Amino acid sequence: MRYSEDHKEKTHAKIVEQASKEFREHGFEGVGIAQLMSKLGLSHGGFYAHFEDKEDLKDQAIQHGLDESYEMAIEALNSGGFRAYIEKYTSDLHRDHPEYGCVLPALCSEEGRRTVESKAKFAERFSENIDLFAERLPGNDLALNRTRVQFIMSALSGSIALSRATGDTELSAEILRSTRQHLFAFLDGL
Amino acid sequence: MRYSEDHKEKTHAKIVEQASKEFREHGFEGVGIAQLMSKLGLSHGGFYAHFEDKEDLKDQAIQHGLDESYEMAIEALNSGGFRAYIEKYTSDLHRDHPEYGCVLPALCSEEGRRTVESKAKFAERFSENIDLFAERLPGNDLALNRTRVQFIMSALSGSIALSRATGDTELSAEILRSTRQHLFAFLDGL
DNA sequence: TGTACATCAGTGAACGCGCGTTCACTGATGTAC
DNA sequence: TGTACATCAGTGAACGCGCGTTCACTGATGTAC
Repeated sequence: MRYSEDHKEKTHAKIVEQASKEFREHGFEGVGIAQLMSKLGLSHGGFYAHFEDKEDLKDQAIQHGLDESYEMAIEALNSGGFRAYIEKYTSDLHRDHPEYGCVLPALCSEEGRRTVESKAKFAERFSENIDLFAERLPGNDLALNRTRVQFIMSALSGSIALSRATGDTELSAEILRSTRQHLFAFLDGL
Repeated sequence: MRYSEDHKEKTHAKIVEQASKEFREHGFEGVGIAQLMSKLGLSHGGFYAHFEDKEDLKDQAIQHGLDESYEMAIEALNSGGFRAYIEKYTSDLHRDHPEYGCVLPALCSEEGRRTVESKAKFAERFSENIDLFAERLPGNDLALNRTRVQFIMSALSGSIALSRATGDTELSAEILRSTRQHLFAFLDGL
């Protein structure tokens, strides 16, 4: 063989990783396949040896993004609990760098317009993240904690999406501050 | 003149209205100008007598959407206060009909990728809505109420965006229920 | 009153462009005999 | 050991398509003289 045994696998992973970042930054429609491949030093023709079509890549990029989001979340939770996670999530750094941030605020509007199958895959993986977060909230009522995590994630992802949409204005910073502050109060009340 | 005096004005308004609905349903990239104009019984060439370019239409469609969202919000607030507003916002009907719903969850991801100028226009109009909502929350501390409204809007828009992204799953309904429930508790605590 | 002209919202053919996708090909390597 | 062939990740020209945008034109009407 011309390449090492796991060469194709590694290329595949690199495409998914790069796509995941670029989709978050520019949206699904804002990333072209030729452009994406050339950024990895590859030609666009090879793309179809790795993926069925662009939709397939979107699915895999979203899954990868949810994996990443989960790992980053666990890191913050381990270091300082939900307070640290919320702090990090509502930071200016997160707002200004969608490519390294959570997939939810970056792509949720667009994900809602995809096929039933794609949305089901998204829901399945997202639901796992919710369960794992729920275990880390105080109390033993997992079902209740699931609702709490869903509420927190709605507020967090909404705040980042709105703060990005309002650009470099005072309002943008205000939205993040407000959401952080009231989520802290919510946590304190648990 | 061939047409009535306000004919052009009315046509302009009709285009903005239709675009506003279709952008919410299909996203900015999902709506073509020729397609949009033909839906109004017009040909695509005439578009540029009304708008500088597609970006101009997006700006106007967003502004129109924020006007509409405000009116619908006030209606709910007048009928049953914030509880009624939250109830309506987190309904299945809202999730399933982006075209008649709030612009925030439908377009916020995409708005974040537009020009600085467009985002500033969005922020200005959105900020007005926030002020007007803040006046209707209990208490006299308007600055505090602004933060509360921003928190509520983050959670509401986030919950709809996530519920749409998770499609027709149990999770989708759960997210709406959870957000509604915890926002009710938040209101009760004010 | 009648005619020539100006106005202007809307028409539709045409443009260049970038996109997703296809496919015959390349060329380095492993393998069969 | 040497040669012919199979493998297969990646190449790049070519495709059809839909898009945003331009522009010379239409045709019904108001207006000037």
